[in-house]
Amino acid sequence: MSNTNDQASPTAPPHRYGGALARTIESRWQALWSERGIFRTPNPGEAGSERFEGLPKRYILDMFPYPSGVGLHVGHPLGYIATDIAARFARMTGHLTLHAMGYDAFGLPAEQYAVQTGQHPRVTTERNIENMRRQLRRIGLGHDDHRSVATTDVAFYKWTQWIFLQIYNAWYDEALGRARPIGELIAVFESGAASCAHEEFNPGGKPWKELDARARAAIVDDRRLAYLSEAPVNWCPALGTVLSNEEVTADGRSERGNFPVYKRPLRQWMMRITAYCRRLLDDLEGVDWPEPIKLMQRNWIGRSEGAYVTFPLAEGGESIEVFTTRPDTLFGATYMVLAPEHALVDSIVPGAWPPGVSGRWTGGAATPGGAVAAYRALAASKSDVERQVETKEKSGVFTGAYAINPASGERVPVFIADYVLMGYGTGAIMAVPAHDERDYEFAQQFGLPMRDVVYSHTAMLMREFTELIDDPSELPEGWFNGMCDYVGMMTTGAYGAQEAIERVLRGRALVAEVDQSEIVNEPGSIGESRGVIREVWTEALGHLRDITWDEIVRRFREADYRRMRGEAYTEPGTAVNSPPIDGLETPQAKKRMIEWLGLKGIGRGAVTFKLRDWLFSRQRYWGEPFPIVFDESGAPHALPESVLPVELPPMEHFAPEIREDGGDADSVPAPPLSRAADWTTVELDLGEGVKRYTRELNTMPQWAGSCWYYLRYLDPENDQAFCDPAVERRWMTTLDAKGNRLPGGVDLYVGGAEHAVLHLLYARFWHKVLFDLGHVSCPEPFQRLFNQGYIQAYAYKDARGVYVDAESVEESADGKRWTIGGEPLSREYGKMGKSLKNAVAPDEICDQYGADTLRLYEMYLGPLEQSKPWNTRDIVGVHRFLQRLWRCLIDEETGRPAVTDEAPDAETNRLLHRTIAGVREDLEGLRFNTAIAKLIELTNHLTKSGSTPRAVAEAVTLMLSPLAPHIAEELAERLGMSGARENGSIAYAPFPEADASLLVDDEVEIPVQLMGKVRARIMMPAGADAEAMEAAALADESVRRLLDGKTVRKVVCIPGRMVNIVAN
RNA sequence: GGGCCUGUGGCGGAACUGGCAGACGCGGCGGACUUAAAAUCCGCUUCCCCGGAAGGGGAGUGUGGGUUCAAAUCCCACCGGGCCCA
Repeated sequence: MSNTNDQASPTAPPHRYGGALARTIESRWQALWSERGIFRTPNPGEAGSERFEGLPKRYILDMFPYPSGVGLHVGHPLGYIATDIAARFARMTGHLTLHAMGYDAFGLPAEQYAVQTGQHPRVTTERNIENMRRQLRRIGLGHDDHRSVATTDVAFYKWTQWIFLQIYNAWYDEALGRARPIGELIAVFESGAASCAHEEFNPGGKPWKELDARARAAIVDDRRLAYLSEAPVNWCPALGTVLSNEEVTADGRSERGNFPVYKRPLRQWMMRITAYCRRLLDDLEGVDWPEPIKLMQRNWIGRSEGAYVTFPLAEGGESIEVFTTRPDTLFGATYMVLAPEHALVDSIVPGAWPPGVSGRWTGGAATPGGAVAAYRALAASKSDVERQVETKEKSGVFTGAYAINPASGERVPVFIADYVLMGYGTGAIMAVPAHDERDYEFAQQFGLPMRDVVYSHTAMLMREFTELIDDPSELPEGWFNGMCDYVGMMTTGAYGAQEAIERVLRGRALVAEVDQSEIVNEPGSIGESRGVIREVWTEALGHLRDITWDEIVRRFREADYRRMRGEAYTEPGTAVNSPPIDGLETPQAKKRMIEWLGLKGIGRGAVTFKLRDWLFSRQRYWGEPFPIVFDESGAPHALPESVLPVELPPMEHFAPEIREDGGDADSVPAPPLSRAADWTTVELDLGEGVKRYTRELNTMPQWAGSCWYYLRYLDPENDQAFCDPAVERRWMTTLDAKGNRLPGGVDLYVGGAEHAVLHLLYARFWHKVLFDLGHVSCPEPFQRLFNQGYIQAYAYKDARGVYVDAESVEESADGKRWTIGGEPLSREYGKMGKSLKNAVAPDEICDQYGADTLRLYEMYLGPLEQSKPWNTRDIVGVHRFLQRLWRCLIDEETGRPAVTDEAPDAETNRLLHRTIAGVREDLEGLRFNTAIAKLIELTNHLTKSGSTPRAVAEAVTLMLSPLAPHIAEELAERLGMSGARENGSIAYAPFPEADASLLVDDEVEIPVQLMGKVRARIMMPAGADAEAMEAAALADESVRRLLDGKTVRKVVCIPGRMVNIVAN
């Protein structure tokens, strides 16, 4: 371990920059910053806001962190350092800058940590936040600490509850494409402008005025953006909680503990995010996010275009509606499948099997009812994931019922099978075995019919061939070679073959006898090419070689070619065997088919989304209580704003009830709040006199707070509103370079890609609701999103496979073997963490080298967006850089400035201005690694030149200050720089500007390439044109020597860059 | 299985729009200072070959092909690593 930082060395100069001096400087400046309120950002109208008036704003945001009990490791602050640099740079380039940090402290991990440590989550959470604040402060992050909020603060979650009420008291007007207050829906019903008919509560469609209060409330409640629903949940009695889908393994057990999980319907709050599918998708266009993240969001929302088609039952009565993305394959639908849970199943099952039904279809049951019941029991025992993963063996059973394919008019059997899920589409599918892989497998297994309705180009040609040839014995080389030749020629289409072939074939001539001269445009080449092409097709169609002519003709005639091929054809192609669309390519076929469905009244085109409504209830203690109570009939009522916040009752036993025996399928989830006896009921006057109400006992999920925290940073102390509208406009109005307003509010949002889908989708949804209701001024929360990579680290295992402390590992000289106490170890590479014993805490690095070194090292590691390995050994590099820079500016013996008042020489000045231009660009583009490299180069130049002109010293100090702010402040103060003198900090000093005239050299070295290889270099005046360069290059002595005996064919000159001579 | 990203010295990485591959840092080697070491400073460091040296030659950005005067960069196929979906 190096000793760079060790000030205790007796011979080291007293004012050398090392770990100890860094620590002194850093704690001093951290204290001064908060004392002087340097990073307090005033809102419009507040004291100190005058000097920011008229400045462009910049809102720089980190993803909301969970304050973990184990503290930070060096991987966590990577993004925070980056945003801090961006924010500091923004301040120095004349922006009103907001940068704050808060804590996402509700939720499962916080609760579990409290359970483990046997303390109340309020206690552990506050302690963890305190520790994290201390760690972050030590890194020198310039957050506005007055804006630091935590979701668990009552003053914060009051407004989370308030936003819930806004969502609850809103409905989505499909016609206007936006949310509106629920009162406006009631007004619409009252006026009779829209029908208030409702499947369950007003089936007759009675007018509003004739409905009683309960029916009215029920109808309205069913339109709210937050609504109650009886939804199946993953109930794990052994853990005493409901789990999210992500927490359940593929075999239907809990990820933690491997306990059984049961599907159980539970009355819960849902958020109608599906109303926003279209806008969540469309508005991605306007934001500046990484393309992969946009793609992940698009896939998650899962838009599909297709059609609903109605299949009447053969026996009359009910009909089955399906959604398909391939309406063009309707004529190929030869059976149907319902999800086992589908509501129609019971009503369509007949009392007895139809005559002659195959034993394969009945599952061995005596009656269809028995078969269905047995199959449903089997399906219920499997999780959704299990049902989808089991691709090889398809299971299912015939319901005994038949439906009518509305296009072909054929009777098709109706099955139930678990490869169809209730949650997708309508829970029923039309099965097209020839063109869907799963349908194909199922059909093979149950001996169901197939019909080809889409052919590839090749299949089309093959079919054409079977129709053109009457007698295959006329083909001298056999039908197979003839067909390969035909397909080859037709596919190639070159040489004008097509027309000739068709003409000859129509005249019943033989393919092999086509006169070459008739089809040749390039004599001589065709015979050879044709042979090659035929070879290729002979190989491609090899699987047909042993099939008889009669067989292939029959397959095509009976639309049964796919079965012979042994797999479904799922690609787009040409529609066949489908009268209204025959010959159309798939996209046109779909479009035409949808028109045809409409015309016949059997279906309609539709766009559907995969995204489901958001389950918003958790059976947990440590979350926001809902501002909802229930009356004696069980109907929900919103609490008025005036009684907010609904505070979480203090509970000593807040942990969920654990079933030691693993629990059974019949147990029922009970939220911990049900045990807060005094709290569960409340007497209130909600307009009907004082009555007794029961509180909602579930709490909100952890996502709730992170859906809007960035709005609370704007106005954290406001107790009249979640955020003042004028303040919101000041910070969330983002303009592009031309002054046009952009959709997103936050200028830069930095965080890991693990939040690509859920957090960002939920936050966008809430923001849009608030936008629709007029509470925020922009439709998107985050204009620019940046995903930082992870810091990874090596981990070491001993022979037993146990991880050992990575810090004590010794590496061999060649770096290929590792030992601890002589014992050999194996090495692996992965995330930093406690379990791998490879975590490094930022505090350790701060102790040894200081926070500025830590900041620089984390940024110098590589591009921000990439994952990269942490290597403690490399840290000395950036530490030495700071040390060298310090020595260039400060006398190590006296601690006083060691700069000269002379103007920098031309070379130094040129380098300085090139560095300014480069660093500026790099900081703007978040390329901190290369910005640091440029500063190192400048410093190395100063070291070499032996003296530092004051102008250079001041510029380099300013450039360094976003990256390593403590040392920069200290240097500025010692140098007596103007910002430091007047404002007590250079945090707002203007960033140096490059003199453009110094960025170009008078003379440039131009490489001269010969056939693409650099062979010589010439000096050229900066503005030399191509002709001058060519002349100079050809005149160069070594070039002439190399060109001796060769003819110059071409000379390519790129002014200012290079010359390439082509010669032979 | 599908989609997205990625592959450059011993290591982290640089090369922004195709135009001098290897900036900068680590490590390594050599030197200065020192009784010595550490620290610091200076020099060298992609690989291979020829040469005592100065210098010269060749190969080279995962592999194979292609486009181009010119490819780490663009296109195709394959191999390896990562992430997401199934």
